[in-house]
Amino acid sequence: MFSKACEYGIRALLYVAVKSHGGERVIISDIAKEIDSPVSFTAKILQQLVKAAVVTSVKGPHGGFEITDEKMKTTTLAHIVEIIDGPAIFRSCGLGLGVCDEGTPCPLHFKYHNVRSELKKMLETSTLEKLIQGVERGSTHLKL
Amino acid sequence: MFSKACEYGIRALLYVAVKSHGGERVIISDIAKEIDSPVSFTAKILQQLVKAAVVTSVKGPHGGFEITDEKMKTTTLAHIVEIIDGPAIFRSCGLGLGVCDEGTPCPLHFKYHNVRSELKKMLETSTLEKLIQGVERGSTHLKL
DNA sequence: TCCGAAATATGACAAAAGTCATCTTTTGCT
DNA sequence: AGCAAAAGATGACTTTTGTCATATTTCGGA
Repeated sequence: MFSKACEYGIRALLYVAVKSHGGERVIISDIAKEIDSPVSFTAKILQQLVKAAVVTSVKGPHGGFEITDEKMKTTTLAHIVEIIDGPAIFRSCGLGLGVCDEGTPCPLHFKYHNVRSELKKMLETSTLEKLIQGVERGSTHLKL
Repeated sequence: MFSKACEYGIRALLYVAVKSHGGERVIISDIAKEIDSPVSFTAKILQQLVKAAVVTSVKGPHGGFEITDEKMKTTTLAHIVEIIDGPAIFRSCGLGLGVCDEGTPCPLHFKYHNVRSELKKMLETSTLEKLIQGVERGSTHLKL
């Protein structure tokens, strides 16, 4: 469904959000440990998200990654997925056809539409703020 | 969503089904041309489906691929996807966690569940027989 | 001012997915 | 029996994705 990069990216962001919510910055080695991901790869993904202004980074001693409460509220999974995996997942044909729309549909088009809108709904209604609530309560987890 | 192999596989099968419905066998070069896919790759995928007994092949002159009406009725996209891409899509965690179920869910688990069940519904209710109806009528297409 | 902690940048490497080409086997037809 | 048409099998190659390692930049603090 999503690429590994995207999975790690979402989990990393959620972890950063949890910590930022508690007033702490986190360093990359810590993130990778807590979400069980390869350090360098995770760093690369975070860089993308910094460029896209979803999360902020601070260099030097006591630096690390952090995210504002405002960003947690406004950033949805739809944003993150689009940044990392691109917009194809929201638009592309289920059978891989270049041309596939209401007018010239593939055999799966109309049924696939339902799946996609369910997916869109999930991604657009999931903000970081909402998703970390379970993690903070301990009812959801980010590794294993 | 699906791998290229799976997309080609489904389109190839649909084309074979259309032809078989009209009483004709099709050869691989014809299939590849009509669904706009690479010949050898398509052949490899069809081989998998032959082994899985979804479609039958006949060697030698006037040979080719064919599928029985019975198989068209009973074969769903769920079968095909499972054969080619494996069962992971029906079961794996949206955030890539090894452990993720009702008891120990990831932050996305319950929302993801809806997406997956919509996907399952689509795949399980789509038989080859139903899908080729549009193609035969000319209202849906398999290439471009 | 210098040291060390941190992100950033870059490139090499590995694994998986997708593609291409060639050879082998089977079989109908003459 | 031999030819040709077809699938089947195999391996090499390419591209994409994921991973690792190493240098570079930035900056706080002693």
